[in-house]
Amino acid sequence: MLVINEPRFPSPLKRQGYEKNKVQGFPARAVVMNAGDKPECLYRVVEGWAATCRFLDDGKRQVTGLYLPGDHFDPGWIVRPSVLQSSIALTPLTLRCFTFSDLREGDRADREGHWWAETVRSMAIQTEWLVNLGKRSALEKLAHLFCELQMRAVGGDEAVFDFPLTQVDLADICGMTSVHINRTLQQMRNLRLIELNHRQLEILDRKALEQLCGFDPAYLSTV
Amino acid sequence: MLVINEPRFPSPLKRQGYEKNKVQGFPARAVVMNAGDKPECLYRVVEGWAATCRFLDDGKRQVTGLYLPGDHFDPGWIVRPSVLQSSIALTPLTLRCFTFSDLREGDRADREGHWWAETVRSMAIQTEWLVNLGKRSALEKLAHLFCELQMRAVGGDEAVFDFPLTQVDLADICGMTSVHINRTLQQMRNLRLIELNHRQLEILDRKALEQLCGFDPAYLSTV
DNA sequence: CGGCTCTTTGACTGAACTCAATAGTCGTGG
DNA sequence: CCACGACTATTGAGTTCAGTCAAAGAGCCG
Repeated sequence: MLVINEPRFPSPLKRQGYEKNKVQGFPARAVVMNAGDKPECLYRVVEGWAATCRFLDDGKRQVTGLYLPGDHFDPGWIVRPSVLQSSIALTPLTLRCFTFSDLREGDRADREGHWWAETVRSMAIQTEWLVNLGKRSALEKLAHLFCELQMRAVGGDEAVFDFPLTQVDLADICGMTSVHINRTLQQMRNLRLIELNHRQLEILDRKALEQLCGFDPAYLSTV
Repeated sequence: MLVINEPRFPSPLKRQGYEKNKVQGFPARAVVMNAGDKPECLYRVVEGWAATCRFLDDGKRQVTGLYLPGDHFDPGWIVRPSVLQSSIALTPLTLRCFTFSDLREGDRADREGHWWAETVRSMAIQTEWLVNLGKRSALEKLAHLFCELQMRAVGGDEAVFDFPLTQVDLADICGMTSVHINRTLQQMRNLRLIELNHRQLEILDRKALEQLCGFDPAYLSTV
């Protein structure tokens, strides 16, 4: 588990200021926002992976969401004085600043529909994570996460894809320690379910992986 | 943990049909909706407690959300063919059927603002649950849940309040077994933190409880 | 009173954690 | 091009928190 008490970077948003429609770049592991910041626009991931996480008093970290290209950051700050969690770049990251009105071409109803659908999707993902943390074994947790991320990253089409999460990241997503992640990954390799090396994940047996954890991709689509 | 493979009640919604603005009553432990149902309106809890839960293939249950009077059920089905999870009554329950347009008096912007604020709040609660399941010990999990529910049920004003959750329910919320819930409750009683008897929860030492789990109520308000 | 559901207890087991050390990887600068 | 430091991955030994299984009480309601 990643344990830090002080963010290792100041909030770049504070330094850079906010500029509508600007594309901003961040290095891997940069802090995009700290809990308590008040952004002035919405963010869409253009390239790279990002995460939201909560830090506990004892320095423990729980990752509460992942953002892949096309995803939008949680807009909860619109109705709050500030954001509740930190956002970090997992890879070199580019974000695009948006207001509600330029979220999408098309008329207002379209924009809202799209926005609403994405909100519903991210709630469903959180719900699945809740099930993962509450009721699944280490092996099942990783299997389910890999199934989800393959769908989200490449739509399930490609068996091999870029996978930037470290074992520490996986631990903080799955509510485990990195030592146990390591051992569980070896177990999955021995079962010929996956290969994971050099930030590349290969799904060797998608069927078996899905059965192992009872993965049903329905929650990822909003039709 | 509650383990059932077949819901003990058919979906009452199917039987009763949907009627706008109607108030519907359910007995304790009734199934309000099953995963796969397609409701035709939004639901607001008028009286009683309800929960959403996911059942796994092996019969395990994870509770993914609690609904107290004033809360609205997850409207994800609006953009999906059907709901993903079951909703159940934890107590005798009355629900009110709503369309978006009669959600609230006032103009359209007001209604949407209110709706949006509640969505954001329920996402924040889910995020806290994620932290709870991922990073906290049994004692901390229960402490945090009790802090949250006191706020939601009586706004933190009253030390004693109705608390209809059984130890099995608590187990399925916290990702534990009911045996361990029982032992953890006894530990909390010995520490003079709470009393819990006959569906009444008494918070004996709110301060200590909050410190124990690092509870910060900010996530529950949308200002 | 009988049949539920819910709670409590005991003995045992095991999955996952902790601590600690070693090895591999990668980018940077001399 | 190599050396260095920082991060990441791997391994081992020992521990513990929470789960499992099983049975007995308590509470509630018809």
